[in-house]
Amino acid sequence: MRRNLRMRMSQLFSRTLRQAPSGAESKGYEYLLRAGYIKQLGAGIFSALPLGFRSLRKIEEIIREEMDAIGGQEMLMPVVNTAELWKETGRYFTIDKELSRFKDRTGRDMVLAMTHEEAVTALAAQEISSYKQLPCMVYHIQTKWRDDPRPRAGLIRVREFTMKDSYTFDEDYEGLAKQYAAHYESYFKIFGRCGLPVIAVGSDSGMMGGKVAHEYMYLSPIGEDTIILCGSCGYTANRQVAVCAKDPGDDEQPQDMREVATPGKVTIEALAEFLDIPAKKTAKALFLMGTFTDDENQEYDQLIVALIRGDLEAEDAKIQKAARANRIRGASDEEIRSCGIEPGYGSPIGASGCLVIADDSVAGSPNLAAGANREGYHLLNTNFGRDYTGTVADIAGARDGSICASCGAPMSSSRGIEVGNIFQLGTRYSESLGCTFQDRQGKQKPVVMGSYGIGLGRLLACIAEEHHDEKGLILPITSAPYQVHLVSLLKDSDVPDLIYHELRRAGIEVLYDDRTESAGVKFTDAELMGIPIHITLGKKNLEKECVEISLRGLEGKELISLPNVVSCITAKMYQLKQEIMNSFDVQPLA
RNA sequence: CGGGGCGUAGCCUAGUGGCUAAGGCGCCUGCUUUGGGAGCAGGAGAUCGGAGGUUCAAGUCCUCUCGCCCCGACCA
Repeated sequence: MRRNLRMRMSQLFSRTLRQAPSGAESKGYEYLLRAGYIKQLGAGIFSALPLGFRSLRKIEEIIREEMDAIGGQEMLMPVVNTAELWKETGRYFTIDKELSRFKDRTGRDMVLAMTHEEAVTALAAQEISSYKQLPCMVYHIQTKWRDDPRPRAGLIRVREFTMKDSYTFDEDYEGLAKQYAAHYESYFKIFGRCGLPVIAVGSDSGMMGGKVAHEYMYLSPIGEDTIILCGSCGYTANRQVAVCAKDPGDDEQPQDMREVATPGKVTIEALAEFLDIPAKKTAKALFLMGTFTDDENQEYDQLIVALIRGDLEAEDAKIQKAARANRIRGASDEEIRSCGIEPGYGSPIGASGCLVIADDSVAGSPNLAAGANREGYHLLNTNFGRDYTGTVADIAGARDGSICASCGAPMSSSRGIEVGNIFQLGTRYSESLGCTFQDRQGKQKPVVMGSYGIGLGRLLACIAEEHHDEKGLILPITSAPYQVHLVSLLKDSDVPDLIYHELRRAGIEVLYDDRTESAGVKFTDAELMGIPIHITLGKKNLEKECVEISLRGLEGKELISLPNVVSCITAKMYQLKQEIMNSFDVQPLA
């Protein structure tokens, strides 16, 4: 990549801010704004200023190198897609307002791509016809638009963003597993080289509609996802899919069901106490409205009754998945009553017109107390299969202290930010868009696909969040906009310019503070901007034919004689890169 | 989409219904200063988010609207 190696700060387009703009909640975001890396244009819409853009390009280059290393071919697909494609895969109908639609001048339906499965699959359908062309992998780095109902947290959750997305095409699932594993490892290298510690966690495939999926999480209190971790065996998963061990149900014969008066006992705690039974002898019912798509691609709503044993908590994402709903929301009392259910005393027994999802804990536990669908009454000894039926699934939410299903140790929870994800898509898109190939036997088969994303801006935001102190950013040399920040405190001297040009000739990227500002202003700005290597030129040291070199974020300064500046800086750069390369491990693929 | 908050100069803020909208930072000019957010002097920059209304008088009160932030719903 051709990159301008130098910049005089007197010419720099952006400027630093002394005060944090209101609304900068996190330090990382505040410093990116104050240092002049980014600027907000609207809700969830940002410009990258020259400094931020350079950092993004550094990140891009790392991604390109790692994608190329596992056989990726870079390309570019359009942001605007014809709606036709999205109708064919159904996502035009199942995705709500997050997908922006518009018409072109002739009235054709168009969409702004949120991701590029449709575009790439349609392309592959034309390009791939034989098993001889497989496996293959393409990627691009492109703008996405998702009209998120609530952008927030600076660059963490935005509407317009740049994403690297790659797609793999294979003959079979074995091939997919290989490319998936290659991405799995490659992502650790990418985040590691960017200086961002991440963990890979099992995840929900959400709107992507795949099977196996992992998310790469940067653990941070400002994260919006909840991660469940087992410190003992290493199990990690997004809470949306995390599994936990559940107490087995009592081993007893089903008893006769009977109604008891339970006035005012509308919570599990109150009910269990009133009936003098443990919470695990109750079935808790949750009522949600699910939105579904019918065969004609029309949306309709249906009440979902989700049942979970009283000692456990339900996870909405699991309910949505088990119900195969496009989305779910809490149901109103009227909606609940319309299915013959009494809020507060509700159960699927006697209800009609609703979809019942029972957690396996409920299905496997006999004689649970449940609502009687009559105000003030509950039923004792309800039994799944005998008294009501429905879909059985794991809909329990793991939480802090839940027991690990693999090793039995208590698990903990942590907040995380998803900086990347990998999905085994399978044939969902290839089937709906007719992306097939002829195998060795001459048979037409759908291509088996994978999809893999990394949000660049979010990655930069996480790097800033991870690498700062009370004075500003301390960026890793691999993603800093420049490698060296040259601060001259001299006037009427041509030495600073000479050093500046010498560094440039050596291929070093230098931000040169040539302004006529006071020393304090320059030091403060340099600290804020977070470029890793600082060179300071002062009068006293210059009299000794020396300059001062320091590393941002570390105590200590070195005096280096003028002829040794370039070699010393080169060595420092090498050392900093090595430190980053040695600081990360690849977590084994479970 | 529900709840809350905020819109006054590039940034941060002040401003009982009452005279020409105030201050700090930043910016411009000149002089001085140059190893930790300098000093002095002068200066530019605001239709107080927008529209309507109440009033003798609106930055301030009312209505509508637009925008942004936060909590929730939502979300690869």
